[in-house]
Amino acid sequence: MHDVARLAGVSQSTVSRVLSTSTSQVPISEETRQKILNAVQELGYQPNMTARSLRTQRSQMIAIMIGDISNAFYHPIVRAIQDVARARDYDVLISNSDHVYENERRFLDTVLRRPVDGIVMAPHRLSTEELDQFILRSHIPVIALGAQVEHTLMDVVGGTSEPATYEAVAWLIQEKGHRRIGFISTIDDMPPGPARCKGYQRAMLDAGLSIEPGYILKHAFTLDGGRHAMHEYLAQPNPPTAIFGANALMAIGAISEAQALGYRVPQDFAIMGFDDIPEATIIHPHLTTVVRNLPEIGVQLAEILFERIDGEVSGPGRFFQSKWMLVERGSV
Amino acid sequence: MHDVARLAGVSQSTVSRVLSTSTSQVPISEETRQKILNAVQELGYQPNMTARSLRTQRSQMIAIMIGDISNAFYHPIVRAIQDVARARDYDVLISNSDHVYENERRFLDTVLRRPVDGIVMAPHRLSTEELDQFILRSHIPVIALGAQVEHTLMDVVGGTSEPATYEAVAWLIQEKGHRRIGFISTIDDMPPGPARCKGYQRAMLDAGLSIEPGYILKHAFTLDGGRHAMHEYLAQPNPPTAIFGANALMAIGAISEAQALGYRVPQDFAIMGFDDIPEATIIHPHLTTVVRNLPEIGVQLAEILFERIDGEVSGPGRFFQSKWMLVERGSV
DNA sequence: CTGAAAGCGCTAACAG
DNA sequence: CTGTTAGCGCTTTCAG
Repeated sequence: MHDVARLAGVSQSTVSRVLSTSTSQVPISEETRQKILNAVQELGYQPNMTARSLRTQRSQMIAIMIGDISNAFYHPIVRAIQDVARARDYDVLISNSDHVYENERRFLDTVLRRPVDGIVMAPHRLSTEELDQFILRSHIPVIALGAQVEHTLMDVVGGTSEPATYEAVAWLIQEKGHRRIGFISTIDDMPPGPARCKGYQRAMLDAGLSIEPGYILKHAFTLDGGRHAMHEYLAQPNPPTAIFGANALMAIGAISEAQALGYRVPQDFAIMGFDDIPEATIIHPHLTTVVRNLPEIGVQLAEILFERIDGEVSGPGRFFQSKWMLVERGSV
Repeated sequence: MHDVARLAGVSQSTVSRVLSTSTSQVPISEETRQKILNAVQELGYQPNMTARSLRTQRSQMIAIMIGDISNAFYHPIVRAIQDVARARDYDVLISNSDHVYENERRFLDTVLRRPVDGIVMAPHRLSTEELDQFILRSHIPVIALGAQVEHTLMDVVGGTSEPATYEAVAWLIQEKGHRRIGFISTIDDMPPGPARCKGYQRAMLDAGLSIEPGYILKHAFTLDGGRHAMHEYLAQPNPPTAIFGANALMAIGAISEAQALGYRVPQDFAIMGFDDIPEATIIHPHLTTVVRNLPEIGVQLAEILFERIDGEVSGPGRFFQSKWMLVERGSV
């Protein structure tokens, strides 16, 4: 910056004024501005964000913590957030928790040491208390994806799990005539398993159907989790005729496993999932599933976060209910 | 840090000595060290990485630029890099180029402004000159994935495209008896399309087979790219009997489209791809493909990068040839 | 073994 | 409208 100043024949602080976006309150003569811009051009100068961050206490960086980079559910969301961030000259730090507690905690420590201006996260293992304590301490705006989080201090986008699963299972019962319905949930009662399971249970209860032992299985939130679950159902003497997987990956894994063992979907097993990912329309039959507009959710997350980053909004956490719809394809 | 110093009854610089990992040359009394560690614990102090970076000119951060977050090819690689980085207390900045030139250039600008200690990238649009110029200017170690890059100043891991495609196409000819073979390449001659296409052409030439007009199609590196390509083949009066997709996503898209239009794979069309992703074993028939050990490649990329970051290696770029194997599944 | 002090590259008062 | 100056929170000489 000194070099630029020397070349332009001005002081270093004048260069800073021209280059730092914020300070538009101080007027600069058009001539000086041009001299400086030319010097910047000639030297190919790029401001040092580290120094700028230290001084301004803002990093021009947001952090995203997702549960599983292999889960295509996150991709449109991450992409949308990146796009919004990019348009505002923000960089994005991405972290992958793999649904492991230590990784989630570590993420919090990381953003405490390397202050970011805002955080989007899909917490699975962290408790509401831990999250609240973090926010109290760091004062970094946080927005969470998923109704699993109580919204005391952070904004939340979600709330589809219980009602959408209820609607889906009720549809399986009323429109498709199923009475023996299984539900593949998550290990360790990790979100969003329990919320979706509640929707399933309520739908079964409202229809007067019993949930037999072995109907609810708990597995990893992955393709293989779904495969293992299907394997377990097939070992049962009287397995369900329909299965709802708490996410799309598990549902697809279940279809894949059923077919590998010679069963037909949907004739032998009707299988339904939650969320729409590319794999849902790669497998045959295509997956009947709960569809949310994922890119839209991503944009929403980013924009709500930036409201707080920009100081337009403060105060207690807000809740944003996402929309959904049931899309019938071949798997039911 | 001042607060910690006050609580421990020492000077701020002593606290720094205890906390900063590097300075082990200066001895500290065990008593003082304990006092400081206790104070850190009590206050829950976390060092400010921004300030540390400004002072040390190191960021404890590496950046990754991938071509497409939706392409599962990158997931095991990114995950492996993150794991290696995490083990060394490095954070990871991820950027998604979507194979767009502006995004790749912008990535370079970003890491120039926010100096990272090292870069892993899968360049598609940047020229060797641009990359070299960047390295000359920034002195940041860069490692690239893919043989598409001439390795003058940066390390490269790759080199499978031409030989692996040659082997695959030769196998299609000799073992599977195909004579009319199509190749789906990338738009704008974007890597790794051309390198793989060369392997295809060489195999056809060596077998004395002619490449008819319309055999080589150019499409986006995505599922939809593959679908469109298949659509085009089907409009031809005399389409190929076997098709090699330059990546797995395109090959799977081609299978999906063929089936949607009532054709059978592999009876009507034998389809083969490059790289193994989860979707390859979701679709029926499963994709016959060139398999590389992706997590291993990720670890390799990270470790080679850290060799330079740690100063163990310097000098001209090195080249690391990856291994591969052909895995026959149902699609051929 | 520990403290004082300089300075990383920038921004933002404060003067003029 | 522009220059001078004081830090942001650390690390690292230089003294002692």
